[in-house]
Amino acid sequence: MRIATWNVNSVRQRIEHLTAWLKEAAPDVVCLQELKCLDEAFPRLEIESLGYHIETLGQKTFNGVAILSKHKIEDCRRGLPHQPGEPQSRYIEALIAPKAQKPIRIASLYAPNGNPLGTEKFSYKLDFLEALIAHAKTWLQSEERFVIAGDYNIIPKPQDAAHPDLWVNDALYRPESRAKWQELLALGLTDAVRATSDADQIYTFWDYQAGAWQKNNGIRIDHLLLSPQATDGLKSSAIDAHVRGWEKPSDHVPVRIDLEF
DNA sequence: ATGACCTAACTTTTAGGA
Repeated sequence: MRIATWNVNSVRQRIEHLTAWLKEAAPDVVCLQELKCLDEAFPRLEIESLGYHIETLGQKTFNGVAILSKHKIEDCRRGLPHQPGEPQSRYIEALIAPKAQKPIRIASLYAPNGNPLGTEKFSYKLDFLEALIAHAKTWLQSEERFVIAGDYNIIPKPQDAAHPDLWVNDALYRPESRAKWQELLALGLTDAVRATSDADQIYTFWDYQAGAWQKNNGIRIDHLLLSPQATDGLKSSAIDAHVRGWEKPSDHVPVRIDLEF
């Protein structure tokens, strides 16, 4: 089973990229972030015609997450339990039920950016991640296969940035943010990309500004975290970085894994 | 050269992103 995550930075702006990439990568399940549109404006037909079921949690202008699946979607839930603050569309989860396989729980996550430091935005980021940790704990008790995939807005290690020194005062790289990431790993979750590669220069985001893509000035902030039962089936991971070179791209690229049980 | 992006919106400027 191929599972992917992609922050598309407006699904309506990116629909042609999305359909082209779906045909090319042929994922079974896709977690999307930053839809930037309401549910009724989501381009369902273009995606359904490629054989996908769709569940969305949209929002006008900002945020918005979705799950696409070639397999039947059961028991979809919107919002993170105990998510802090005003409702923001940053989390959707679904039980995916492939034929002749155990079901797998998959969540699409868009964690807050958290900048600037010293504001309620940074504390909101940390509170949101705390709610995610609590939710992961309850999921772990089920001892089921699950994947939490999305834009975590966390650079886990210096190795995950081309110029880590430039990020020291940024919410994506602050020790408080990275400590939340470490807490998730300490629960027993596996960073699928790092579990399959210790290579440098594995990035998922390149800023639009200052020729970041051309200079390969990237960061790795889009992640798939796997439960122990899902990790048992982890075969490989890939980052479709070439998509960043397409005309009018998202600033993030798709990240995907293959599971085999 | 001290710049250089992109998106959505009650658009001619702003907020948010990272």
